[in-house]
Amino acid sequence: MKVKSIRGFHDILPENIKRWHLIEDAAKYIFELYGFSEIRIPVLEFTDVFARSLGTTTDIVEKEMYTFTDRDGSSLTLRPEGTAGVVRAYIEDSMHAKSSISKLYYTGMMFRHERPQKGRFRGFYQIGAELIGPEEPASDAELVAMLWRFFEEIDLTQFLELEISSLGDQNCRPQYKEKLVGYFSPQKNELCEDCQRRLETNPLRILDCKQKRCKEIAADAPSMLDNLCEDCENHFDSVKENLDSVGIPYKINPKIVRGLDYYTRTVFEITTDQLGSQNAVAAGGRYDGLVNELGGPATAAVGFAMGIERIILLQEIALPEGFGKDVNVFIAHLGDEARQAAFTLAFNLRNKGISVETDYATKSLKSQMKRADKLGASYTFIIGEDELKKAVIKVRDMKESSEEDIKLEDIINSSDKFKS
RNA sequence: GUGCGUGUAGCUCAGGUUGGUUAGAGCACUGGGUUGUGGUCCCAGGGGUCGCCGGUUCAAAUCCGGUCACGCACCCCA
Repeated sequence: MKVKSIRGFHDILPENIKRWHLIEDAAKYIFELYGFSEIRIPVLEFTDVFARSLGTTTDIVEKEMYTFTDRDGSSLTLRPEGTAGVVRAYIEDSMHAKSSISKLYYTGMMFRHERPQKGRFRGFYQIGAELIGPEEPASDAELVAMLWRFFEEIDLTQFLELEISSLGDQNCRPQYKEKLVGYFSPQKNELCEDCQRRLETNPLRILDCKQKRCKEIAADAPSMLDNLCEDCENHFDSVKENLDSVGIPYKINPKIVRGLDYYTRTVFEITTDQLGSQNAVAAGGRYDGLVNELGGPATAAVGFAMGIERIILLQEIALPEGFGKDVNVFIAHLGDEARQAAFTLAFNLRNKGISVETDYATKSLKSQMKRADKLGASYTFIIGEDELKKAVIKVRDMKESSEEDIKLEDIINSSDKFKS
């Protein structure tokens, strides 16, 4: 019986790992420039943490969580997203008492029991950032600017669009919801089945429906942006001004609806038209009520998460040829004595920071050269009987196809020149 | 969870509709041509339970049923 991975889970193979490193390194670099520190939190939490955070009627909580009962009877869940756990840690570790502003980022695997599709997996990686404490619009703008800068850094903005909106707060959203229900109710029978249900559970979602008729009806629906209270409107205006001042290109899309209940005020999405129906590459927003909801002090916060697999797919479009291995030196050897010499030389060169590969067995020079070529070695060192006798190494520049004999001691002493 | 499509070598795919001896190609891999020289070329070699289970048949990669996996769309989202 052959073993296999679980549906919707996948391996990230060495031939692809450079793309991952590129993205992870860029995120770390940019986020730390903006003052964020990494936090590592458990993959597993009490189910309650997610149920209370995301909202009990959301799809994720209703049907997508990997939930099971622990030996002591408590219900545990594999995290479907990162924010809830970070906020739990923020509260549990009393971070509010250590500083009025916490800037945290995380990366790791998330789990959702969905039907796999292109760019959609059951086990997938996210990188996210949370800015907890400030409620001022400059914090929203800084976070969005950072996110866009990240995508500039990895050179993918050509495929992307940044959209922002505001969902209002406890003061204006309930009124707006009623207004929406009032607008849709007379036309209820023309809405699709899902939207008729949404009218009861979450009328905002109707705005995001892809059905033709629903779209037509929704086109004339009242907009949240026209119904913001004064505070929310000022907040949103200020976010936009801040983004304008640093030239971040955004579009206003009043129909943005987030799938999680905890969002308030500013919401944003970075989307692409390159990935079929999985068009969201990153998304986030403000969630001023969540910390308090989970039992912490009333604390404002903004955050986002991005799907690494989706970014990888874009990266593959942008740079299909990928990245080669960068071996500096390959050492080819002929004969037992030479193999021994190659082993010690490889050890010594690696100690000097040179990446070295060599064959373990004694093979023909030709096959060793082939391997050197395949590994993309910049130089190949050849050690045979002649070289051993003269205490030299034959150094072949693979690009130039030129060779010269260099004394063994000179190679060690000036090893830096082989680093390219 | 629903619908449609696809599963043949490590990868990309022929063959299948008209069932019939040893299931093919390209790329990749290994070795050789060049007894100490890569990237081009030539030659040779290794590698396959034809996704899995069952049915029809003298005979199934091929037809039928089921199942699993993947893909696309719905849904949802990162």
